[in-house]
Amino acid sequence: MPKLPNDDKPVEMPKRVRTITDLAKLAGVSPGTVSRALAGKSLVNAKTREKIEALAREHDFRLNQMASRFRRQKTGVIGVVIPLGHDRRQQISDTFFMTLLGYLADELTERGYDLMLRRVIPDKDEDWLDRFIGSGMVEGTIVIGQSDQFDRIEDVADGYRPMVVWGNHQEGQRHCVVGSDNRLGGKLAAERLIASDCQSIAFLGSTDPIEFAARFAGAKAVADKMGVSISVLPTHLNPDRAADEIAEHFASSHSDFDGIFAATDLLAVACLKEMQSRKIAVPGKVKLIGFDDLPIASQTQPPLTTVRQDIAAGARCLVDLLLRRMNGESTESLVLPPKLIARQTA
Amino acid sequence: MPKLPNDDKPVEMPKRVRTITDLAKLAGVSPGTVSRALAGKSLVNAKTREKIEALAREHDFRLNQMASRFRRQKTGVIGVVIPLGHDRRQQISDTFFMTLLGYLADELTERGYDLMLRRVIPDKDEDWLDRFIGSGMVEGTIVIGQSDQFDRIEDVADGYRPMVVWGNHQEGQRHCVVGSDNRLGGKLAAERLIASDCQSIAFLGSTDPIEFAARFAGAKAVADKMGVSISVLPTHLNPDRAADEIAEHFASSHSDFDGIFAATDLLAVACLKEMQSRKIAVPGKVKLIGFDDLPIASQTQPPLTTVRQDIAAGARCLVDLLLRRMNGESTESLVLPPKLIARQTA
DNA sequence: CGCCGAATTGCAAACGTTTGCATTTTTGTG
DNA sequence: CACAAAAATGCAAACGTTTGCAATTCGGCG
Repeated sequence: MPKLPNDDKPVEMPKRVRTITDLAKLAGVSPGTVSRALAGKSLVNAKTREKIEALAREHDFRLNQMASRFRRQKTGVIGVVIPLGHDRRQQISDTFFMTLLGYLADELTERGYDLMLRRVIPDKDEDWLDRFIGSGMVEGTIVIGQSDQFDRIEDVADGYRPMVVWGNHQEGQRHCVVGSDNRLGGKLAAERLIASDCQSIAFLGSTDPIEFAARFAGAKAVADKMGVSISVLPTHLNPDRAADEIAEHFASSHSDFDGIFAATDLLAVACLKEMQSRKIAVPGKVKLIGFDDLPIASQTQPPLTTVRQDIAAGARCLVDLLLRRMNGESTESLVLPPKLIARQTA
Repeated sequence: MPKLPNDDKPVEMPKRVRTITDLAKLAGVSPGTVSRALAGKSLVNAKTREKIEALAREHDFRLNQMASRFRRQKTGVIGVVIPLGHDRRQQISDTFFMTLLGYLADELTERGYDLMLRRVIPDKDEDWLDRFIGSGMVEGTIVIGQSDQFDRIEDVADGYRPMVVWGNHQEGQRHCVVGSDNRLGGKLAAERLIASDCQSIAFLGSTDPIEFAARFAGAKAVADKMGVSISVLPTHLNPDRAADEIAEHFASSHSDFDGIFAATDLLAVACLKEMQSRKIAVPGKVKLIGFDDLPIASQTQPPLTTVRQDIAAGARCLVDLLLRRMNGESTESLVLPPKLIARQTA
């Protein structure tokens, strides 16, 4: 009977059950027991558990996660940082990163982690990575894209294990990275162009970002070996600027290439458009290959031949490796093989 | 002198200064003072503060955010949820949502909040919204897209103030929403098509999602008034499936329209492609208008006429309203006017 | 020199949960 | 029925920070 509310009080004023202690009083047990019951530990009597769970449902009680996480010293949060270097500020490759982010969200949710997202502008904030890591809010960190921060990341990697980076793999680097084999991707593209009888290849895009540099290097290696000339048509990464720059490249006289390897699909699409408006037949006169295999790639006319990165697989690997590192394992970097998707532009 | 380390210990073993108390010992003050100094409160002596700050830097000490947030009962985290209903599972409109997400991240970071992202599949988890809100981890919640969860959101809205939703505004709804005036967008599109002499309009896409229904309704209102016929060409939202369905629509005999209003740019692009491969002149024979003004829209050939949603502005409004609600204000929903971007397909 | 107010600092109690250990209850067995 | 082992529960100490209040120090002024 002590379970009944005081009858001498005129109205029973339920007082939202907020803490585990409130609930414990209702159930007539100790807070510890409630905690154990709710956590699904085995050492609590089945009946007690049911009673507690029922009460919890009834008053829709919810654990104070902050208290819980604080006490257990586990946040259950994985941080995802996107550094915005270069002129990636208004980013062409965002589509790719954002898609990756989506998959990461799914993958992490699946495993019971929350995802904390932060975009940072490194040159405005030297300390971006340490600050994020040291915030004490995340148990592990995924960095999407090395941007121009390779060294910064290397610095941190020694002292901070639970971090995995999406990006390019460098011989002998110290941070754990997963990414496509950009060099191989470049190779595939060049081989395809050459197999389609191209004699002179142009690489379209910046070679500043490390991934793109690798794509170019891969293509160049093949071209050199096969005695095919290769040049760079530099552009910015911002799609609008790039469109103008592409137009300029075509306007200038040296347009003596018959094959184009674009650093990303977005550049390829812009390039395709320019060529079409100049009545340059694709693939008749000039062949074109992109990179990424974004959804748009299959939607151009003619559909774009491109080098596919398997984004979903990438996300899965990132999370896998990160969780293993969080368990103290030390892991090797992982480079995923890209794949040529032959459509109609090359 | 008690500040010096014990000299009788053979080597001084620095013992990473982890807590505010460690730091307090070093500085020879109490933990409370350190806390105040680091928090930048005015009531601590300038010299003391400097000393503490110097020590903090030296040992690169960082506040345990979890403890801090727990104690202050403030997480500093805004939750962003993306419900994945319908066949939005492998999402066509993701590009739009993800872009919005990017801007949200910027906007929130700017104001000192972190962003916690979660994608949920409502039919697998009835309780998704309550669970997220009740987790005690977020101070406010932004829902991106109502999906088919309008009612669920309404239910929650009464009891939970700090929530803002991106989506469509319904007469008399109870949750605070910001979104484009989809009806107006549809109106603009239809007006444009009719001004271009279209006699028969087709709406391409599903009318299930509430936003799309509004787009259609807006278009239909104009069409009806002007005595122009309008029909629906239903498709799924998954781009690959949609492509096939579009092809089927064209293959079937009833292709008697001369203007198409696509529910999203992505559908428009797929449609454009189909028409081109069927040698249907755009805009010569059929006019085409999209919705969103994603970057691709300007990159098609011919470039796509479309209805622009100002995503950056949307993000800013979402955050603004949310912060005001978190301060106890009650706010009206906000509908933003979309804008017709006239390019070459209509 | 003493006293008052302002400026600093210290003290200790929270915040709500988890968990090792001790204690109680239950169960099983001889 | 007694007793030991196992199961279930209670107790209380953490986790690291913030903050109201009290105590101390410091200047300034009469």
